[in-house]
Amino acid sequence: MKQKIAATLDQALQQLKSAGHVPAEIEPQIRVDHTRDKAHGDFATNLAMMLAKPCGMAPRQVAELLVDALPDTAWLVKVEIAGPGFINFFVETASQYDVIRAVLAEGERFGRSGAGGGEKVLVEFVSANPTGPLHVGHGRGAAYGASVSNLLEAAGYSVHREYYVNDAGRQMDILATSVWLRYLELLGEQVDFPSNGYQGDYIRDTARRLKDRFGEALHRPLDEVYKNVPPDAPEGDKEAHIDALIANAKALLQDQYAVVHQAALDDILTDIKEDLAEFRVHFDTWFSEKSLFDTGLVDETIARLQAAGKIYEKDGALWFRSTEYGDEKDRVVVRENGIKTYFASDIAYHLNKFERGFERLIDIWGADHHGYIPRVRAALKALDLNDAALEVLLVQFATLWRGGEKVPMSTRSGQFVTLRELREEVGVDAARFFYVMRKSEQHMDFDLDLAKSQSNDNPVYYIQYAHARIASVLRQAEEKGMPWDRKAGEASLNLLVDEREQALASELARYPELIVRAAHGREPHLLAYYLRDLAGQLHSYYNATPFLVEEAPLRNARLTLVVAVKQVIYNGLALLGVSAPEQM
RNA sequence: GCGCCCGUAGCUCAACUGGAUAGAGCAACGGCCUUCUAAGCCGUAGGCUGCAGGUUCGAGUCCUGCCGGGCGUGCCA
Repeated sequence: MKQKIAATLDQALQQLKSAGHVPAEIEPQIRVDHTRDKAHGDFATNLAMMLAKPCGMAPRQVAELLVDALPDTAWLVKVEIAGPGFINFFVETASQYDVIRAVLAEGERFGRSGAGGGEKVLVEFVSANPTGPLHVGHGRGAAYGASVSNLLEAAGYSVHREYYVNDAGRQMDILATSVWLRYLELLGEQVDFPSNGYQGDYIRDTARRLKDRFGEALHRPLDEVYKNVPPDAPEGDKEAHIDALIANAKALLQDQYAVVHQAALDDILTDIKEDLAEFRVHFDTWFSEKSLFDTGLVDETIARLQAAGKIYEKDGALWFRSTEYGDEKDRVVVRENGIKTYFASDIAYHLNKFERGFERLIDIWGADHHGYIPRVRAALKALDLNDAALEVLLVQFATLWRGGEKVPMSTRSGQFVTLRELREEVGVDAARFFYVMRKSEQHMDFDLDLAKSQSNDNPVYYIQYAHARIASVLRQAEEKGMPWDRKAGEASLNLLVDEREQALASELARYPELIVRAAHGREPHLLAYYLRDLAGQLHSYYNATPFLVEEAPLRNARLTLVVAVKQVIYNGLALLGVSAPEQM
């Protein structure tokens, strides 16, 4: 409908141009909006106000010319000029109900479009280090990334969902060593666990599985494990302490170190995959950081930067000249000790993304990584890649509140609320919805007590209830021997003359364009709010109007309308990863 | 210090990307269940959109400067 109005406006505009009222070189973007107030009709445009200045006329005068030039159309009941120069359009009721037939015909596909033209988009999200279970901070990124991916797909993009697994580097060594020390403990050794090791109980679980698989095979004498290891904090340096332990572990275990390392990784990654699957978050690929080293891409990337003259040596380390591309300072890619930084493999990773043919890269990061963006962009520019294709979306961490107090969180100390815990307590539906209710860059207070309580404060229930209510009405109709007759309903939609019915229909008509807008803005919260509004209108209609009336045509018309509402609620919730129950 | 994000009803947040009288939900108050699920509906109250300028037909939205909060500013990941 918007497009139809825009098209007729364009016709009028062209006519004004040929009549010389409007300068021919002006190509205004014609925007047609839904009105907020029904007194302003169904749709409105500000075109006349935008043309006023270049035409040297008053806005209302331009509006009059435009309205006079509008071609006659049957579906426009009335066109008015209002306010400072808005043109308001009143659309014939019958054509407003076309959308209901469209919803029923398209079913689960209603709202999907080809707006994206099949553009290949890579969405990388969560990508939490596999050093422990996901916590509620990761949950927000997971829910957001999954919903944005779903929206993009619905809007006609070819979406690839990816999790970048940081399975290389020092953190993984700390993990492997932590697991091994717990394993030694299980064999009866009195281990003085390092303060910088991973403290969580899951480390003990992983150690137990290690013992089940390998028995005593990985046992080494404790005095050798701690040989030449400097003291731990607080007397000593906790970093030096754990690094020495890692070095000893590697030396003592030799080839078997890789086994421990792999076992620890597999164990935790398996848990993460399961966790996300249960959270209805799915990935097409789990991309290994280690593979970037194994295939030589990291070295190749550094070599390319070197060849481009963007690398220099200082203090024994290799630095990338990111300041040439607007970064605050140059960044190290290879440390003095020869170890490549996370940044080095990340450059290679992004290079790889381009090499795989993606046209648009969306990275979803925690907001604490925002300082990292300039250097990644700098690297892409230095490699002559199109850095405009990279889009980094930041998700603020959710601040948890419990009992009116902030919940402190630290992965290392093992003090955190896991995503699994949250899921089990509040349910997947509520958690998924809750997370995307707010704009991603907005700080979010996540009140655990409120989320855990099965109270109706949680809007997800409100929306699900609207869906279930309609399902219930349909069951009632069956029981009363007056089952919904779709054909009859579609034929008698003109009987729907109530304001609420028209409002519902126009709300449904907004859905497809809302999906496109939410996808383009990467704003799933728009969908969450839309669904709440739609559910609200349904509840209001439900309370004001009996559906199962004696007159079959009217009854079927109303049922047809609410079935369409039911379908759209279902479709929208599905994009957010929320179920739409038939009864509650 | 510098950089990024944010500041809207008592609280948590929206506002179709510059449009008409800034909207919801909680919390508060008053109504509605012999009738399709009351996890619901109807109504009342609640605002100098942090402050001050600027841009224009028009600003919560854009630009500048303050005030207040968060994050970042590693040869960590």
